[in-house]
Amino acid sequence: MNKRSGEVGKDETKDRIMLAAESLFAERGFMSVSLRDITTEASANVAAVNYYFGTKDALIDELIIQGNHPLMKARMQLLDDAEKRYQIGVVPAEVILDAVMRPMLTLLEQQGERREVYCKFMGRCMTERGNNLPVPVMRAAQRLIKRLSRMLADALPDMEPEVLAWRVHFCFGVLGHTLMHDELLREVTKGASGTPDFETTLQRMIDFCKGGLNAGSSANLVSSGSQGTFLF
Amino acid sequence: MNKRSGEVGKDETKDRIMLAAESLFAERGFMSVSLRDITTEASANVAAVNYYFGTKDALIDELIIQGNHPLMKARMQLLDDAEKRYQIGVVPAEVILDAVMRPMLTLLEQQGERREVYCKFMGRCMTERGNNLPVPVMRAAQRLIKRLSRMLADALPDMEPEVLAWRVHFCFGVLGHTLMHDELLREVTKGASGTPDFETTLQRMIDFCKGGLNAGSSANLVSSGSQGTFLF
DNA sequence: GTCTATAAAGAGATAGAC
DNA sequence: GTCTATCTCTTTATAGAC
Repeated sequence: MNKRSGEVGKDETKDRIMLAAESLFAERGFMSVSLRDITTEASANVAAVNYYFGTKDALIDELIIQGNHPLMKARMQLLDDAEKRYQIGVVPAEVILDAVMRPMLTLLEQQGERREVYCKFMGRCMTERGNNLPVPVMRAAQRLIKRLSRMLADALPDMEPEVLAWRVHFCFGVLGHTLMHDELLREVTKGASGTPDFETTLQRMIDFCKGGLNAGSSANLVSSGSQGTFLF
Repeated sequence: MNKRSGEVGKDETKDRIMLAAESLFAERGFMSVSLRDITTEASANVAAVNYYFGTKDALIDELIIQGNHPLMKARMQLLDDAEKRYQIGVVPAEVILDAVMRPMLTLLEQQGERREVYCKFMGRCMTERGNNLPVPVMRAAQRLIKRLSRMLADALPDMEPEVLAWRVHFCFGVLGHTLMHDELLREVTKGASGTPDFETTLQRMIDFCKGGLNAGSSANLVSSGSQGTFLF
């Protein structure tokens, strides 16, 4: 209770439960893991989850907050830094995108052997819990998006704000999908996707999103019924 | 059993179950919906699911196959068409991307009032079942990816096949995330994302992915430790 | 094909001894 | 803080009457 957050790993029951729960949720999803699965994996008693967290949902929320808070904080910090560096001019879109994406890598590097767990868990947060995030995470997301929108509107003044909002959304889609489905890619390409490390993958995501963010728009150039003939 | 697939909507128990199940799965996810939820919604008896499908998983698989088969078929058809049209030269990357994305819209338009259900259900398939797809869907995905890879390698001969594989993966990430999380976007942007129709959103996805697919690569230009100073 | 009734297993949660 | 034991509810699945 009065420990600094992030100070995990002491062999205390609560920490063991959180580590076990994070791994199992990452691997199998929130709904397919029972409290018994968790306490068994954590070598704890069934009643322990209830003692420490109250309910299963409260445990999930605590894990999501614990996983997301440092990420949001690091993103905001990088945006602060960027604004300081570009006090004279405008922060370029690429720098803004970098501030969103790169903290994922930085945090990953702090995870040691738990990198894959962290990736998948954060992916689950985005894909399976996107509509049911804990209030503080939701609020943090809103603050981030609001700030991103303002900064990107300055960087890309010719782009409609609505289009911008969707493109940012697409970037998060790339991130979430990538965090979750590396095995799917490996299976579906039968190995042609290689086994790149996280840094390489992150850089590829950034490249892709950068291209997407800056892409030309063909809005209103296409109407329905044109499929198969319209060639961009 | 001896009905043509796609011939739904006759007020038969089996069809009512499939429609109800698709809606509920789309809305709440596969693991959070019980057979009782489904049969209640479908005004059918609890035992009916077992009678018609055997198990809950068999029902899920049948729905996933039913949802994915026409999509895969339409994509392959558009790739066929494109190859015919470009017999002399090479099919441009944009046309290939279009063949992957646009069938989603075409099929959507056939869904009438069930558009949103179809969107979310297909999104769930990609995000929640990506690692556990029915064998025929997995095979179809492999065939599609293999073909895409060959065609895109011709269209973008300077791009490494591995990078290409990941960029295609990113495109599917954009699609899946968008299908699932329109409300999340609305909530997180507090309305700034507007309420575009599906066509507009699809066109925005295509624009974005087109930019991403063609983006310049900064592979090997960045090494770790450079975050915050490297500016693209 | 549709129903009731029920089996068998598993879920989350809690009371109360230690 | 940790344990056993148990409550209560829900789940999937099936047997057997109609």
